[in-house]
Amino acid sequence: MGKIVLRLDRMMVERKISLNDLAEQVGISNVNLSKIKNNKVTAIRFSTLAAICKVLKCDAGDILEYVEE
Amino acid sequence: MGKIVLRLDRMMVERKISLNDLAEQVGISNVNLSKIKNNKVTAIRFSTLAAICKVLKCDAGDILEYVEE
DNA sequence: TATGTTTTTATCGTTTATCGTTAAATTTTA
DNA sequence: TAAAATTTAACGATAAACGATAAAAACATA
Repeated sequence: MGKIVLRLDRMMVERKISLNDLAEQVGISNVNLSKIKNNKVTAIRFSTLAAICKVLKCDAGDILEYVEE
Repeated sequence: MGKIVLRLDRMMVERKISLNDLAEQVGISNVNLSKIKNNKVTAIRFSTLAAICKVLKCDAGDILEYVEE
């Protein structure tokens, strides 16, 4: 079964930003951002996703990906 | 403040599929899919998003978009 | 090796919000 | 008009984000 995967790494490397800094700028805890980054969440609030997109200056598609089986 | 918007319309038109049919194939209620389609939700489960992507044969970025202020 | 920094993992509790169901309202189609 | 499709509303049950804290692991630097 296909699934949605989160890929923050690429944009974080591109923006040269650490997890702690990104978490602070996004406005969520570094613990929670770590979970998001490592696909340990099964859903996401749009407010959180939008905040990430804003800080990373990217689109949702740059972070969320559908990968089929 | 930027936000995430859902755009199912385009792909639904492209795939020529009705809301009721899509809901059934995706495996969620038509009521809930209607909410998703009309941006009446503030979060989404990846299982739901993946199922939509699968049926519509598209990527997450085709459905989710970050639009800034 | 030792020390400090960053990231990840693990619990736990609170809060948010999906999703289903039912029913009603609205819009679309014929 | 009538039927079908879509949207809206209200409610409850359940799933899961998210925060806080602490601990562990990974990483870096000297």
